Amino acid sequence: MCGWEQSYTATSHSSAMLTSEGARTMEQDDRNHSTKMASTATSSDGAETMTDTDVDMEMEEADMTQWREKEFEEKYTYIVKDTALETGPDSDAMMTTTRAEASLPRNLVFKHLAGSKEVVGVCSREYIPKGTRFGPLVGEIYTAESVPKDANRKYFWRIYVDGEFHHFVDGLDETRSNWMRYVNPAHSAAEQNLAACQNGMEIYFYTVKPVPAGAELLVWYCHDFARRLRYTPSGELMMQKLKQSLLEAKQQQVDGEGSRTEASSPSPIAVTPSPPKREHSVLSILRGTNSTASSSTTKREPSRPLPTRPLCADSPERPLYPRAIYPPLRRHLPIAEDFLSHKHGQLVYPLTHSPGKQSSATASPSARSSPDDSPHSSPSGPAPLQVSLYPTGLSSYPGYSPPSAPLSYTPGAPYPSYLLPHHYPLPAGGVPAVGGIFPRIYPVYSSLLPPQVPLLPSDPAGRRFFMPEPVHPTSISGHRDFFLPGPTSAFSATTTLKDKAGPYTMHPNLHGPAHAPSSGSPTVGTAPPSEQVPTKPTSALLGNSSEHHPDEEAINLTKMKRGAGSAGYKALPYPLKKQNGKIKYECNVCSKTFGQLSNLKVRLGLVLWIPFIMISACLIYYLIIIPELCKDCSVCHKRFSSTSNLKTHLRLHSGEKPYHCKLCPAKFTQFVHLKLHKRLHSRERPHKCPHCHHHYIHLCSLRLHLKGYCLAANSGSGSPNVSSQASLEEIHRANEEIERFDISDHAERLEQLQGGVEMDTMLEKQVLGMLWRETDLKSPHFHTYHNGSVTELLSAGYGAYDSPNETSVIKMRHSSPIPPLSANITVKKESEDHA
DNA sequence: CTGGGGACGGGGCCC
DNA sequence: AGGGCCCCGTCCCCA
Repeated sequence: MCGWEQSYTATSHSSAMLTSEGARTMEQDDRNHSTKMASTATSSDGAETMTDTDVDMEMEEADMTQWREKEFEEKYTYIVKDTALETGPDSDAMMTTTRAEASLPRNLVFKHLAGSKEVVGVCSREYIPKGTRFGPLVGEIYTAESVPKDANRKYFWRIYVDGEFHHFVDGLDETRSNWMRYVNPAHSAAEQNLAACQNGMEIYFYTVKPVPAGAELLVWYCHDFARRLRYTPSGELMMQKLKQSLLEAKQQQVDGEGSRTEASSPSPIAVTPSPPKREHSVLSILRGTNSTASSSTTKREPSRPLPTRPLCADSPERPLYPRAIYPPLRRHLPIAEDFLSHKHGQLVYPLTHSPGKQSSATASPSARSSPDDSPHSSPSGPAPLQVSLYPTGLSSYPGYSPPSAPLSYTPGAPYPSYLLPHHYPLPAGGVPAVGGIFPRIYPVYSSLLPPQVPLLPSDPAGRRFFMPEPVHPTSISGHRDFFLPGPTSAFSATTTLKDKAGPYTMHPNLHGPAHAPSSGSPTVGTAPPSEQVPTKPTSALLGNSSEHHPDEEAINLTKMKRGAGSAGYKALPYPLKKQNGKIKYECNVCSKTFGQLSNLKVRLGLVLWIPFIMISACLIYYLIIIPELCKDCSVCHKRFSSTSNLKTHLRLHSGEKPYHCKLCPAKFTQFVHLKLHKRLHSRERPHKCPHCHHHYIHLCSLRLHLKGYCLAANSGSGSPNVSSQASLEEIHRANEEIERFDISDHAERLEQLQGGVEMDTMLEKQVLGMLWRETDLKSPHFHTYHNGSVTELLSAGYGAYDSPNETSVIKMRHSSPIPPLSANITVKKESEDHA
C-alpha cells in the first residue's frame, strides 16, 4: 500500500505522465495546477495547509456528483490533455486518422467495432484517478444564427453565458473535433464516471470516480449542466422516464393504431400523452438513432439527454428531454421491455448490452445501441442521446476512428505507476489477484491457477492477463477491440481458443455499454446518417428497423459485428442442426436446447469456459510450474523436487560418501544415514569422563582418555603432556581412536582380563600406536617420532612408554589377546608386514 | 528384525 | 522477497 501510495502521490501531479506527447506543456500545466491547488488549499482554510496527499484523500472521499461546475474547476486534481496533433500535412498520422482520433490522450483507447475502424467508445488504458480533467471539448462553433439548417445536432454541445444560450460546439466533424466526441453517455449514475462541465466557455469532462483500466468512459452532465439543459441529473432518471414512455407507447399501440408507422419506418409516434411528436424521441436517442433534424422521422427520443443536447434540434434553447416519444415498433417492444425490465439480463442482446448493464433500466444500452439512422452505428453511446434533439450531447464525443495516436503508442510503455491509486492495490504488473466470480463458481479450477492469474477474461484483469495491456487494437488482425470474452460468451470462448483475433473482439453480451457501440450506439453518429450503415444493435432491442424475430435479430446483429463469415450461430464452434426448418439451438455438450441463440451462447460460454480454464491450468502446471520445480539428474534423468535432493542423488553416481563415521570406517552419502549409523555406536556408556563429555563403555577406555587426552582435565592441571605438545587435532584423533577401541569387541575382551597398570599401559600403547600409524604419514611430528626418536608426544603422554614404536605395538598386539581393531587396516597391514 | 540405502519434504540460513 | 543450499526427519525398499 505504502509503495503505491508513495509512487502515486509522487507523480500524481504529473499529468504529463498521462499523455506522452506534449509532455512539456502538460508538465507545465501540472505545475501550474499544483500551484493552484496548493494555494487554494491553503487559502481555503487559513492556517491549515494541505499536502498533496491530503488533497488526494479529500478527492477520494468527495462526492463529486453534487459538485457545482465551479467546484470541478477549482478542485480537480489531474489534467489530461489531448495528444498533440501532428500538424504537418504530410504526417502519416494525419493521413490515416482524423483529428478527433489523433487527439486521444494516451491513457485512453478507442473502442472499435469488431472488424472495423469505427470508433464506438472510449476506454481507459490505465487506472485514472478521480478528479482528472479531460478537455476541453473541441468542435465547430455555431451561434444560434449560424447553425446550418440541416445540421446534424447529434454532437452539439451548448455553451451558456450567464444562463443564456451562447453558442454550440459541434463535434460532428471528426476533422475539427477531438476525441471527446466519442465518449458515450452514461445511462445511470452507477456507470457514470465522467461529468461534463462548462468551465468558462469550454466543456470539460471530469472523472467523478476512479476509472479502472479497461473501463469505458461514460459521461453525463454535471449537476449544473444538467439543470441548465433541464435534464435529469443522471442517466438513470432519464431511463426511467424513457421506460415510462415506452410503456405508455406500448399501451397506445395496443389500444389503437393510426399513428404508428411501419415497423421499418421509424416515424415517431408520440408516446406520451402530452408530448407533441418530435422528430426525435427519447427512444430513438437511446437507441442511438442519430436522428438529425431531417432524419427525425425514424428516431425516437434521445435516450439520454446528452449534455449538449438538451434542446430540440430546432431550438437549441429548448430543453429537449422528454419532449416527444416515438414508441418503438410493436414487434420490437418485447425486446425493449425485456431490456428495460431485466436487471440481470440473461438476455443476450449481442451487440449492445452486457447483462449487467441491461439490468439497469437505464437507457444506456439503448442509448449506445445504434441509432437506426446512424446504422453505421457509431457505437459511442452518448452520441445517440445527442441526436438532433440534443444539440450538444455527451455521446457524440467518444467517437473517433483510426487511431493515429494509438498506433504510435507503445504497449507497455511508460505507463505511470502513479496511475495506481492507493486504494486500488493492484499487484505489480497491474493484474489483480485471483478473485471475482470465477473462483467462487469453479473453485477447483481456479485453485489450479497461479494466484495472480485472473480467471475471468471478462473482467479487466482477466483481459489483461490474456491480452496484456496495451495491445493495440490494430495489431490484432484488423480487430480493434481487445476484450476477452467472459464465461458467458460462448463465441468468445470459442474464438479465443482457435483464433487469436477472436478472443479480443468485443462481445456485446459481455461488455455492456462499452461494447455496445458496435451495434451502433446512440452516439454513434460519427458518420452522417446517409453514410451510416444500419447496424442495429440497439435496434434489435428496440425493434426499430428489423422485422426479424428477436433471435434472428441477435444473429443479424452478430453478423454485423463479425462480418458475414462469422456471424451469429455460424460463429459457434459446431454446426447447429435444423428442426422443422428452424435452427435448433442445442448445446453440443449437454444436448440441452434453447429457444434463443443468445441463451445457447450463455450456456456455451459456461461450458466452454470450464475446459478452457482446465486446459489453461494444466498447461501452466505442466509447462511452467513442473519444469520450474523439477531438476533432473544428468546421468539417469531422474527428476527431483529440489536441487538439494538432486545433489544427494548425484552422490550415488559419483560414489562420493562425504559422511564418515568417526568410530568406524563406514561412510554414507547422506548425513541422516550416518546419524542412524551412529546409533550403533551409542550404546550405554557408563564410564563418563568427569571433565568432559566423553563417555565410554569400558573403564579402560576412560582411563586411557584421562591419561592425557582429556583437554578439560589437562587444561586445569596444566600437566598434560599431550595437550601441551600435540595439536588439538591430534588429541581429537587420539580420542577418536580411544572411542573406536571402546566400542570394539577388543575393548570388551581386554576388560575381561585382569586389568591393572600393565594392561592399561599396553592398551595405551596399542591405541596410540594405531593413532600414530594413521597419522604418521601426514604429520611431520609423528613422522619424526616414528623414526625412532623419542617424541615429545610420547614422553609427555605416555610416560613410561618412551619408545612406542611399531615394534612395541606389534609386540603388544601379538602378545595380547586383542586382535587388531577392525577399523585399523593400517595396523593390520603393519602386523602383516612385520609378520 | 536390523541396517543400509534412496528419496522426499520441511525448516532454517545465507546471499 | 526469493532462490539456493544444507540439515534434518521420515518413509520406503531391499538384503
